[in-house]
Amino acid sequence: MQRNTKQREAIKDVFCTSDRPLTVTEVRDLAGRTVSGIGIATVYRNIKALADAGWLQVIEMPGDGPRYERSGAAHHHHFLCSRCERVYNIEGCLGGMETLLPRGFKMESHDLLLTGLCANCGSDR
Amino acid sequence: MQRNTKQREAIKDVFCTSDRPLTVTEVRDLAGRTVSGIGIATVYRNIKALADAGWLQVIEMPGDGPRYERSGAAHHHHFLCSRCERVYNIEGCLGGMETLLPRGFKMESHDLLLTGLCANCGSDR
DNA sequence: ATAGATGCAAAGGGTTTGCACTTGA
DNA sequence: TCAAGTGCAAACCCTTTGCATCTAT
Repeated sequence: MQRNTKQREAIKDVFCTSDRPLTVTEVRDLAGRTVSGIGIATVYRNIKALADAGWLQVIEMPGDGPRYERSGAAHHHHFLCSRCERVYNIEGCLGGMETLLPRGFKMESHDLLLTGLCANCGSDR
Repeated sequence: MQRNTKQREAIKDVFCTSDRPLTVTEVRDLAGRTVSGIGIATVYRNIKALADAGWLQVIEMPGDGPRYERSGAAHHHHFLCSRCERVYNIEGCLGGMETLLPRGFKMESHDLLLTGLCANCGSDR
């Protein structure tokens, strides 16, 4: 990651502009508006490089490909809309998860995913 | 699913015997002890059929393939051991998730995944 | 000038599907 | 008997990799 190419700039810009985690395909489509013909391999390579560099954070999704978002946000969880498949960030967190642990188990981290309808999809039903 | 083949029996037996959710590969290996040479396609097809029939429940894992377990258990969550990669069931649940929802969002379900070291992996460190 | 970055196409890895053979009822 | 079920191999989909070309420095 030593050079500033227009492809990399476009990809970073996509993340800076987005308010929610994005899939590889979403990144490709959005970056493609700026740099038409951007290769999918380039998107994968840059996302990987940005994640390795700590610029991006990976959000592994159950039963779906990972999403990526800019690092640095406070601890938060995610909401998956069952209709539009978009993932939204959710502020805040619940405590007391450790009380659920069986004896002898040690918790390192936790992930909470809420599923349902987002404001957009819920309103036009 | 009209016939009882030895392959299907072996696969169902694996789930009845296990106390934790299993991956496709785990099922294949375990069922293979009874029916050696069982085809991976057969395992996939039976798991899919059993899940469609409601006999199995699918547990989508973030960043990893799905696990499967017998249906009928009470609402529970899962614990992924970061060392042995096994998934364990966790009793109980926390309430109050709805309070985290942004305005206009409707929650249909929630998933909680705890990660850490299981009793086995934590003790021999 | 020259090594990093890109785009294409081929290679991987895991899952699904087509098809001929096997087998349960 | 004979269609459901199986095993194999090919097809698929998504992601990664090899390589020639392009380009930021």
